[in-house]
Amino acid sequence: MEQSHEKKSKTMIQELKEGYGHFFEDDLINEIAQVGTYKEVPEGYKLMDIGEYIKGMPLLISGAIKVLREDNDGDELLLYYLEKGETCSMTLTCCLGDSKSEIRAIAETDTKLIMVPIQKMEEWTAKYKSWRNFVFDSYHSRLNELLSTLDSIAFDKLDMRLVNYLKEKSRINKGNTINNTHQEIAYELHSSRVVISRLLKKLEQMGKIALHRNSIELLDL
Amino acid sequence: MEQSHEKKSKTMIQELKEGYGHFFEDDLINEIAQVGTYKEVPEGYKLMDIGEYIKGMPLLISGAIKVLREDNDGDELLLYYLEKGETCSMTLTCCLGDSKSEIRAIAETDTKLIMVPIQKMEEWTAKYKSWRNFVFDSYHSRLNELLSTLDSIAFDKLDMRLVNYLKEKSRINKGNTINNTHQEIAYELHSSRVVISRLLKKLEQMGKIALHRNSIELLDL
DNA sequence: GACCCTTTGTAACATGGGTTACTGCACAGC
DNA sequence: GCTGTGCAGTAACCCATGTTACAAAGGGTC
Repeated sequence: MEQSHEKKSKTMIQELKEGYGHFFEDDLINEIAQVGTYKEVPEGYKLMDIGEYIKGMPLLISGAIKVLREDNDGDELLLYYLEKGETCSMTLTCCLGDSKSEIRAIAETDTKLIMVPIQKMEEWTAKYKSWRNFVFDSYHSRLNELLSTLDSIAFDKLDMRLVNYLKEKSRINKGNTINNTHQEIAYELHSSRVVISRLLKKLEQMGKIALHRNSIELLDL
Repeated sequence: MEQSHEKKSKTMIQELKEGYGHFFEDDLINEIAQVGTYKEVPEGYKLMDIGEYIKGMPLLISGAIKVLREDNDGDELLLYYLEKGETCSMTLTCCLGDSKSEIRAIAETDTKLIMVPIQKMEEWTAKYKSWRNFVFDSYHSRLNELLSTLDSIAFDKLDMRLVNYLKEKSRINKGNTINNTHQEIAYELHSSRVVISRLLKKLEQMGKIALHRNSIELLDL
C-alpha cells in the first residue's frame, strides 16, 4: 500500500513535470502531487454536467476534453476543447463563486488528468506567482476561445463553421479521419442531421473530403 | 497646484470608497488613489478599440460602457455592458499576455472611471486578497455574460434577442425610453435596419412599445 | 438468406431573416 | 414657406437553413 502510494506519487510528479514543468516550480509540483488525484477516463466519459457542483479542478496530462453548452430545450453547442497543459476556467470561476457548473465536459479521447481540490486554489494563488500566471493564462485562453466560438456563430455561415469544426476535430484527434455520424456533428454545431449531410456531400463533391459510414476522411481542407 | 491635487485625491478616495469599499481594504484604496487617474468621458467616447494596446485598467465609478466585437468585414456585435463597480476582464487578460485588445469599448452614457496602470496588477494580486477576489469575480461575471450572449445568438430568434436588448438597454440607461435609431440597434445586434424596423413594428402592434423618431418607448415588455 | 437497426441520401417544402428599392415623413437650415 | 437629409415604413424578392418524409445502403444477428 505504502509502496503503491509511493509509486503513484512518483508517476504523478513525472507527469506533472512533463506537462507543467515550464509553468510551475518544483515546490508547487510537489504540493500538487501530494493533494491531487490521478485519473484516467475513457473517451465519452462525462466529467462534469450542467448544474453540478464542482468538486475539483482538472489539470490535463494527455488527451482532450470537449466543453459544451446546452439550452433549456436540450440543444447543444460545442464551445471549445481543453488539451494537455490546460485547465477549465469555468471550474476556476465556480470555485470562488461556489456556484454550479454552466457547462458540460466530456472526454473527447481517452484522457489522463489530475484533480486538485478547490480549497488549494486560493492558497496557491497567494503563494505561487507561477500558479497565478497559470490561472490568468488559462482565463485568457478560455475567454479568447469563447470569443472566437462566438465570432463563428455570429459571423460565419454554417458551411464554414463545419469546415472549421472538421479541421479542429482532426487536430485534436491527431489524424485525418473523423469517427462521427452526421447526427453527432449536427448536435455539436447545433444544427440538424439533414443539413449537415447536405453540406458534407457538397464538400465531398468539391473533393475536400471522402465520406464513409461512421467516418469522414479529410483530403484537402 | 498642490491644492488641486490634494482635492482630486480626496475625491477619488471618496469615489473609490463608495464604489469599491465593500471589496477593498483602505490600504488598497489608498494605493489605487495614488497611482490611478480619474477620468470623465462623455457618451459615445471610444475608450478602447480593436488592435490597440492596453495602457491601463478601468475601474468604473458611474455610468456604463458597452463592449463590442467586430469581424473582418466591420460587422459589429454587442457583447455586454460594464457598470459601476466593474472592470473589463479583457483588459486583465491583455495585461499579462501583453497582447492587443480583441474588443471595442464605448461609453454608453456619460461615465466616470479610474484608470490604473497595468504594472500594478501583478503587484496587487500578490499583495491583496481582496484584489485577487475582485479580479476573479470580474472574470467570473464576464465569462458568464459572454456565455449568455452566446446562448442568445445560438439559441434565440432575433425577435427575442431584440426584446432582451431593449430591456437591457433601458435598465442600463435607467429609463423606459431608448434613444437610438433602428440602424444603430441593427449594428449592435448584427442585423439590418429593415429587419429591425419590421420587428419593432410588430412589437408596437402588440402594444409592447411605442415608436417615435429617434426613440423607442417601452410600455409593457 | 431473411430480418432489423442505424446511418446516409435526397426531394419537397416552410420560414426567418437579409437585400433592394421606393415612399413618406420630420426636422434643420435657408 | 421651400428644400435637403436622415429616419422609418413597406413591399417584393432571394437564400440559407430547418423540417418532414421516405428510400437506399451497410452491417450485425439469427
